[in-house]
Amino acid sequence: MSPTSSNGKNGNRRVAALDRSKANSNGNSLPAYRRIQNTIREKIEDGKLRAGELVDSERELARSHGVSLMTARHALAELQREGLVERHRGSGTYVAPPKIQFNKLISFTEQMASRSIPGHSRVIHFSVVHGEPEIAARLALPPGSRLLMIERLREAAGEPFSLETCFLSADSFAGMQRSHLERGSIFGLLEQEYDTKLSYADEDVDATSADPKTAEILAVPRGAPLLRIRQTIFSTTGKAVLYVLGFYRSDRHILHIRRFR
Amino acid sequence: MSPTSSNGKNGNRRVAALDRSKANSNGNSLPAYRRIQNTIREKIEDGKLRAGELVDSERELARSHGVSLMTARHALAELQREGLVERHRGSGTYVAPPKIQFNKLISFTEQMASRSIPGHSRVIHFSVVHGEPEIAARLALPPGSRLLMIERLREAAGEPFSLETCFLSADSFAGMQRSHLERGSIFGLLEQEYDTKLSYADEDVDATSADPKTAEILAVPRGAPLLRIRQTIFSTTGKAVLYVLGFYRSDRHILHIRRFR
DNA sequence: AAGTGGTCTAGACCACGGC
DNA sequence: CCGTGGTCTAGACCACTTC
Repeated sequence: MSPTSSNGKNGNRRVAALDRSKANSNGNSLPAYRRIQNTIREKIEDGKLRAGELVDSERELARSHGVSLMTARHALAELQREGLVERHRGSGTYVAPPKIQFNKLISFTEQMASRSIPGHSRVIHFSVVHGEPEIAARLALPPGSRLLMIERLREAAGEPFSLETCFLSADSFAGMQRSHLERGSIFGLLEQEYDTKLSYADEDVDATSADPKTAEILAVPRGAPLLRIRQTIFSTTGKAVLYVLGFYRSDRHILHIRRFR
Repeated sequence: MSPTSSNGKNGNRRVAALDRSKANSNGNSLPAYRRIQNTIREKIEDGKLRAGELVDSERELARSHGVSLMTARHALAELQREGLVERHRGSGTYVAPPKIQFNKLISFTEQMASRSIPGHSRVIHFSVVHGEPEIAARLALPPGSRLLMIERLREAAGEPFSLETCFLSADSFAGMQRSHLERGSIFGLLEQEYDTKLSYADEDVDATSADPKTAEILAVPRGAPLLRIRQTIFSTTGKAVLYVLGFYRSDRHILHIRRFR
């Protein structure tokens, strides 16, 4: 892989050679600035570049990748906006310290893994329901739609932690089996098996008291305060795909949010 | 204002004239791409450009502002990242629909104003305290620091709504009077009188039960579920300036969050 | 003084959208 | 077809930090 070869859909190097135009039409290769970003991202992921260390300068990247300064600059500027690097005029470009991800939509499984806590979830109910017009409405479905209803008890470190009931269109996600959920997250299932990428969630949070049934399941006294979170999760195409009603033991769960001005 | 005059600290037009270098050293004028952004922003704010309408193209802006394509492009690309415009290849640049601001750090006053609800807050306690090492620690102050403690009851539409106690360094914000707070928000006070711009807040949210005193103040039964929010608010310089402990009636308040994947 | 990022030029070709 | 945004060049000067 020589740095000056394999240009993709770019129209570069045609000034010098006065139009080679459609030569190099590999069709699907990445823009140069993306390739530069990828080499830097890989170095960071592989640990070859650690937080605080100096990244190649614009001029260095331009030379090593055989591109112009503006192109190298574009690559670095975008990485900066992503928060992967910090740039200081007169000084250089540095790998940014690993960021705590605030307000990220992550699954229970991912959450537990990121904290190295042994997490587990048990499916305690799995069925198809209909006649839930309010929930159907939240998923932008007709009132009588058939809905998959999945109730799961989350446990962390062996203790009951939360009770989550989620609803999704039974027609859109036909073939989903209880066994699929026993191991692995719904997030993974949707993304891998149903090609549905999740994008964002709107959450309504309030406080409530544990009713007898919920209290028993979560092993708290009746009337104990619980955090209630109602989540509507949207796919990258903007469709509401999942509605989740969750109750969280307030002695085991704190919701952390970062807000910006 | 001719479009080709008044260039600031840019080093442009020196190729053509072979170095006029430090001419045009007005010293403090904005970069060209910022000026272009400002003209567009103003048009949108003034209603001359409405959501969905076509913004001048890169080429048009380059001509009218007497800059190169790359510069005009830079201006538009940044406005796109800010979410102010949408760009569609082959079609053009359009004013983006007004966005709902999610997860924004806003004051009670701003919140109520944005919903056109008559809001009111009453200061029910105002004093200087010390010997609150935990709170001092959250503000990154020494354990024995003197702290301003302000307790306020928020009312909306005539009903008790929330009880907020906030703490800030008594030394850094000397001279703050109870009367300053009776009308207007702490946010405004800090930004206008103390030149402290707020930037972000970390919040911890959980559920709790109303203790007798709080229950009475908020006019709810003892033991009623309340949303408890502990907020540490940071200035643009990264300093923790405000710690707020709030209790919210769960029948009058829902916390809305949008999380992204 | 040397090196870095920030701004800018005056062009170019490409892929795409709409008529 | 023509106009749009997306990518890119091969330089330039500036302001800034620093072994």
